[in-house]
Amino acid sequence: MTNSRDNAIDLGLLLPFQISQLNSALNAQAKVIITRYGDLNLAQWRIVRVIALGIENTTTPVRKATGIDKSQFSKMLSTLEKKGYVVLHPNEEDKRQHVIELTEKARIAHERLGPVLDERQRHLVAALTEEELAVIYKAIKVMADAAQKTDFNIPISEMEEE
Amino acid sequence: MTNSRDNAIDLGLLLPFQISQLNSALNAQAKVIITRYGDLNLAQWRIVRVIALGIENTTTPVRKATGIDKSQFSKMLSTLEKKGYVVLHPNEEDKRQHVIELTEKARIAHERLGPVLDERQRHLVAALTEEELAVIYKAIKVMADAAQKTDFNIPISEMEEE
DNA sequence: TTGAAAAGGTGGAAAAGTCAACAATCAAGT
DNA sequence: ACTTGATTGTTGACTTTTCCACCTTTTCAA
Repeated sequence: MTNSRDNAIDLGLLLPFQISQLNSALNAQAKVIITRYGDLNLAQWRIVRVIALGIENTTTPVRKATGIDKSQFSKMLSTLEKKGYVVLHPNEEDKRQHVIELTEKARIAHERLGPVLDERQRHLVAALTEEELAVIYKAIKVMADAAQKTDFNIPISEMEEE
Repeated sequence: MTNSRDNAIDLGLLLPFQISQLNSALNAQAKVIITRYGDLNLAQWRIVRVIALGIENTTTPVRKATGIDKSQFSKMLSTLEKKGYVVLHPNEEDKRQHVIELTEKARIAHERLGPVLDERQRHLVAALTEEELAVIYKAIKVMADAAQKTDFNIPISEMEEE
């Protein structure tokens, strides 16, 4: 079938590379599913979902929760507004921010797409045990921390061979 | 309305999202390191690396091994050629493809940057055990395969129950 | 051998993401 | 109240990435 689509993953190359490959595959998958069910892109869907699940409903917390750059977040939010998925209200507690309210349209979209993506999530981890999943979550956290460091000074002795 | 999805959020079960975040962090890290050592970007470096390691040396296999989109690969390769990192030779076996040869410049770049990225790799996984790493490699493979499926049609019965 | 289908590569357009400047707002100390 | 510095969001220019339509070459089968 279509498994072993890359020799790259089988070759046991570097971990960041494999994660990048995996991320690409997951992105492509999500994109196909999401666009099949409506006119939202991935970033817009994440915004809708965070609000629909009641996690956050003001701009900055939503932005932080979705992990989207503030510039792009501003653009995505305004297109969401233009498309009629959200209504923006002034936030009395902090007049720089907005309170985001989902419209009926957004709620319907979420009701349709949410279960599909839940099913996808189950499918993704179906072959993994609870213990393995725990390891993965830990590893993600560990590596995300480790990704902050950028100064890897190689000892001179190692660099001499030129 | 409240179902297991809520716990899923609390448990941090949004795996594709976390992988995406992790990938962003790793990409940013790699970008800083690579640009500090030269004028290659991440995709170009990967091409150089696959060839330098002797894994492949013709266009399509290199492209598959690096996992780069064929359009972007074409562009990256031509800029690599312009910058003097590679020389392209016609491939007699398949005249659509090229044989890629690294120049001395590319070899020197690889000698310099390779050890630094190896050090980075060690740093990334320093907090993980061998067993955990094995789990991660397995999980990446499993999920990359699972990411190929895009038809998650929710049975009508399931939609009514929940 | 020839014609259709598949694969490789190219270039342009569109989307996504990045960056810097700016204005409004807030927080906090004076 | 007033100043200072930090946060937030918006905008426009810019770069990078992704997508798609097209052309050439190869492959395969009749």
